[in-house]
Amino acid sequence: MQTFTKAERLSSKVAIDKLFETGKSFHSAPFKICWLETIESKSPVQIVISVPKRSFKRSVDRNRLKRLIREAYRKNKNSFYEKLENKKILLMFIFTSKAMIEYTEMEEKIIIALQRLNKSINLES
RNA sequence: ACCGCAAGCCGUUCUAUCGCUGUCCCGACAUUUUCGGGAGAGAGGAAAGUCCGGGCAACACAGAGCAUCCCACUUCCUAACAGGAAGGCUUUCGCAGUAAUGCGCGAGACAGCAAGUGCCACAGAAAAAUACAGCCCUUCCGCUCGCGGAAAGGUGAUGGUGAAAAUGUGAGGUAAGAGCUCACGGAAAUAGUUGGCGACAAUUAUUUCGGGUAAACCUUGGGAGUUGAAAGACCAAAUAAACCGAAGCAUAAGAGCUGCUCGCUCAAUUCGGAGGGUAGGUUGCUUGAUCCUUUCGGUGACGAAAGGGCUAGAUAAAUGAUAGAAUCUGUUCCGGUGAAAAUUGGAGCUAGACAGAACCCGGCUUACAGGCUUGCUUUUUUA
RNA sequence: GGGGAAUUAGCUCAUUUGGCUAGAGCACUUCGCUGGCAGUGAAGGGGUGGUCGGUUCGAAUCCGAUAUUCUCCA
Repeated sequence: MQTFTKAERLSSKVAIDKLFETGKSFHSAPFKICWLETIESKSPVQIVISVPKRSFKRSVDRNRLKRLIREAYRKNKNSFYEKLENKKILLMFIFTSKAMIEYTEMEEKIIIALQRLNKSINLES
């Protein structure tokens, strides 16, 4: 199923702080990606999407980018889930580019980013 | 018809699939919960800026004075307002007129400088009255006796200056002058009469002639307690110097969601009770000064009645993606008319401006692709 | 969501209760001292005071609107 429920979102402030302090991170095209292996979670992956106010002053632009990222992730997460092998991780996307992009481009970048994430998780374990 | 300006209104629509957030219904697990299915709903005219006003809530159901801040023609509308409507007064510009004045589109933080204080650079004698020059009289001295010098006084009529110079013109009057007096004007204050709810207008009488500046201090009248949904209430595994009751309570310092003063309340310790902070959740939260239609009242803002409707409620923050169709606009290509400008037919691509609810309303301000309606101006054509 | 400040020359800052041509340091240009550079001396250019409007005879200064930036409450 290509769903995106509330359990897949990370909203605990404590968990986000922990992700920033001890998580691993790398850059991929327009994103900076932070991730951290965890134990207690209802869903295999909990994600945070962030678009900095410094890059996009209008809330319209920030909301649109977040919606595009969410949509692209929703459609392409299943192949990513299969390679996780029952691990549970916290994940954060930070959009670091300063230019707006369209959905088709966004989808390509997300696919590339998820593939790179798979590799880096497997390397760690 | 076209162009421009002003005011008002609109600011995409429909279908399908995959998702997201509430609501309602049905079913499954024994309930909370979770899962599945179905129905129906889901950003704006400014949701923005946060410039005002209210509701709501807490603080002591907040009390007095001072300070501070705000408002300022009148009446009305309104829950309230610094908003709106109608009107008065002043005034820029335009038109008409010899002029007085009238009309029209606009503008106005329009109480008071005739309460006090301050300021008014440069220039100028002087910037609100201590006389610089000039003019005039008296006294004294000199004398080439028509003049010159000195002293005391009168005088705002004369001075080129300046943004601004002491009510304008004429006559009388005087040593010279002066609203000193008079005539006709101008302005202001007070009192009365008439019209108007009122601002105010007209008019009569008396008095006065007083520069500007209050978006200078200030005076007068009116108003504001402070904080702000991250307010506040509740749930909740754990054991605070916070809370409640009693004892204590003499003074001072101290504390209190207000800048100061007063007033008020509390206040170390002991005994007993009770269960808090924080993470999280529920509530506050969307039925409301509500929206739509019709009728009535009012010049109008707006109000009243009847009928109908329920129309976002997120919280690292929902309204997105894909596909198709329609229309607006823009643009490209092909063709017709035409000298050109332009206009017209077909095909392709294209919703494309400003912009995202965060407790809720009423305004104001600012941003905005394109379209519609009304009014006015210019130009052209036709009658 | 709600408060508070700032904006002046290319840069960093002054200018005090409205009034003379808005000043200072660094930077820049020209000339002199040097064989040349550095350094130093002299002279000079550069501002419509963020933008728009109002009050006033007169506004960087007073008032209103607006734009941008910074900052506080968390």
